[in-house]
Amino acid sequence: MHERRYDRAGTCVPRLPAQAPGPRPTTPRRARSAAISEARRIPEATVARLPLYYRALLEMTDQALSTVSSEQLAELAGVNAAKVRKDLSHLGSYGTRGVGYAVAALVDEIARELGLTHDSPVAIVGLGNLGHALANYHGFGARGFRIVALVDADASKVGERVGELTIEGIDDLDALVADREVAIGVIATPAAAAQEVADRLVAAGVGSILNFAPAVVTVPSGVSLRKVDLATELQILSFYQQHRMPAALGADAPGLRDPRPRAGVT
Amino acid sequence: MHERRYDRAGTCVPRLPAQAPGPRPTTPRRARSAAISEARRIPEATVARLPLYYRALLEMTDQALSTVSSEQLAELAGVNAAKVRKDLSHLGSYGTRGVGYAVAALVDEIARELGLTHDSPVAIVGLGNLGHALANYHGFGARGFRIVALVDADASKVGERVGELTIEGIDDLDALVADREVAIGVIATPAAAAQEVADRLVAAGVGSILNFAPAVVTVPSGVSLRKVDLATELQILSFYQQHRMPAALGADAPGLRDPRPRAGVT
DNA sequence: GCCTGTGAACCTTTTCACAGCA
DNA sequence: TGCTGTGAAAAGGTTCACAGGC
Repeated sequence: MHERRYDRAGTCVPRLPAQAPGPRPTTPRRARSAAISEARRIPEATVARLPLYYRALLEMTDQALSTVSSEQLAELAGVNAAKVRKDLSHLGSYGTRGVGYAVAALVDEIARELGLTHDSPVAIVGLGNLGHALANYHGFGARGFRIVALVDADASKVGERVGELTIEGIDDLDALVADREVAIGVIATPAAAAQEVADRLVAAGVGSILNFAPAVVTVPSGVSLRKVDLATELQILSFYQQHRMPAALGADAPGLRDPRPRAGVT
Repeated sequence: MHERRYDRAGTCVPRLPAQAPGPRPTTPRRARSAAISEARRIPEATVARLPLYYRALLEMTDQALSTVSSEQLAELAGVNAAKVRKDLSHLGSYGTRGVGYAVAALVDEIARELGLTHDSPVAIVGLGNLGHALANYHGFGARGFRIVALVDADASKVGERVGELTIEGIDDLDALVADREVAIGVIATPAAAAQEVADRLVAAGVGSILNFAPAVVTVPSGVSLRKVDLATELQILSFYQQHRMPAALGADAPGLRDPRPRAGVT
């Protein structure tokens, strides 16, 4: 009764190498993998770092720097040089041996890969403290995204103005998603409402959801889902704080751009 | 000049298996790893899931359920059963074969591992939109954490009341961290200020930092750091939206507690 | 019969190390 | 000489499948 049905999809982003149905009784479960190919598949871990590189490169552009080495970019992005090279190699060759990467070309390429060359319409559902903050947060709406709708179930909030938008009722969700071609739904409701909101967003045609509610939300296979859980983050920190990590080991941070030798406190 | 110095620590949480200094020229770089042992090391990935289990188990407690199978817990937490069993096995044996796990005992054990048996004092630095939202966000301060200070560099904000606290000036940071034994610092400042705030928090003795600013921040080895970057999350979603993932593959979500067959929309 | 605990297989990600090109 | 691009090795994480206890 529970033979297949791997979850996962409900946890992050649609997972490519998921199991083909038909689990084999013993070890030899493979059989697919050949034809998936799709030549330029970019690993999930790399995708998650592209935004970091993108931000770092934009800073360089502002400073009118035209080329950058993997080492420099690594420092700005807070990763290591080997990773930068491997990651960028997945995009194709935008570097020149002995020189580095052309900043402008790389910015363009990453923007294209991330789909930032056009704005994606975003709807925020739930306008409590967090929803308000997200709606106003400059830089959340920036660069490749445009908040086009604010939705709340609370009738007393409907009509309220937030920034340039007016809060609308949840009953208008369907129409509004369709009209404004909302691509990404942000859930900032209480936990109890999160799943239902997700269902409605998906039903209305939204293809990606960012969930801030402290609840597990699941979506059908075609839909992307990511979550940001503040309490969880604190708890993870708490774990490491308590288990005062082995002390030794745990390499030092790279040092970023400023010559700060090692950051205060000795 | 850059032989060792792996960054990483600046990116997430203190990383155990980081390189021992003294990188060997060729392959045989090992030499440590033996004595690290520490018998009950819990893998990073498992630590990141403990909060999920914890939340799910608390819900079960509310419903007066006394035992839970890995399968049930998996569904509530949005992961799969094998992972649940593996994860919990790292905590020791809290399950009974043929029966399941004792909810109460498990809650206690996870709370202890995560250090939630006592409240950790939290300071929020930067009270713009996001900082305000975090300060008010119920559930952010809940369960194992207590916000004990709000700090902002803007003199015009100092003295303003937010919930039960009053915003204090950044010059008081040192004293206030020491007095109230702040363990976790939350950075909700503009990107440009993030590194300096982190430095000051560390210098004042804070051991863990949660960074919301869209900037790379680095900290010395002993300090834990996690980041939450809203723009990054959107960009990752944008990538998957654009590359309309292979469609096939990508297993369905588990279905959560309600019998919703597959979530609306078919 | 049922469900945990776990070795082993598998897959992904990271890191190393160096060939190859400007 | 300097830095990218990349095979290969290592580490980490996930999933399978089943032994073993209730």
